[in-house]
Amino acid sequence: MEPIRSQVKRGSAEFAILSVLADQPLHGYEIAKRIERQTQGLLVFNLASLYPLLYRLEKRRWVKASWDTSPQGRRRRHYRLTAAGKKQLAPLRAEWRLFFRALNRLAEVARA
Amino acid sequence: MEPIRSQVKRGSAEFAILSVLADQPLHGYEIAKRIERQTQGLLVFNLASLYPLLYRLEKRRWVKASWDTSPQGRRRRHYRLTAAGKKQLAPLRAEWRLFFRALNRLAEVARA
DNA sequence: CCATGATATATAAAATGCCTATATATAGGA
DNA sequence: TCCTATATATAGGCATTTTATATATCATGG
Repeated sequence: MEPIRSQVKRGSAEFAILSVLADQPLHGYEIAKRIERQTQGLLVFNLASLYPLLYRLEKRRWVKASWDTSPQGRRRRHYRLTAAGKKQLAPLRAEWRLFFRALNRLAEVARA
Repeated sequence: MEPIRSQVKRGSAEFAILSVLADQPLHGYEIAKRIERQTQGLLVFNLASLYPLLYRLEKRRWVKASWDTSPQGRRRRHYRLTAAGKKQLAPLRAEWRLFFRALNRLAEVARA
């Protein structure tokens, strides 16, 4: 299964990150891998794309990061959703849902 | 109903144009209005965004344009899908469908 | 023991996609 | 006469994501 092209998935990275963080706190590298695995390789975001995005979310106080150390002694940043971040998720989901609905009205994407 | 933010709809303009042109040939201004009406105001693309996009599609030979004159005597460009453009539509729909499916695996967008 | 791939974070430069602003021009309604 | 709708067009700019590059440790296989 080939990954969705960036032209199509553009705009979804932030939503994808917040969504996987809603299930559980993760460190940066794991966020990327989890998005990829959970979508069976359909959604693949470059790690170099995700780090700046994580800093942006942190600046907005939607996620909170803290350094920890892996069992192998590697330093890594642990990200978790803040209360403010959780509040963003529902309206974001709603907007994506409306977007899908709108495209379906143009093209019958869902059941084509 | 507020329009979908460009952050979210980003990447969908080309698909939206090809989709409405699949139903019938239209001129540029009508393409924009039709997308807006058909999605009940959810998808709104600026006209200034659409014209360069139409030229790009024309260059790729996915659409073919010809000048005509409105009943009011106004000059306008009439766009229609070429055979090549029609061929693009099915795989594009498939890709959008997969994209939706992928996001649903992360966030239950469809039935949240 | 050394190469390779996985884990882990980070920044710079570039490409892409859409928006805002601006310009031009005609028609119709208030 | 002014505003809105119709109709096309270009320039400048911002936001999002990619590619390229850098650094460093751990595990596996040859």
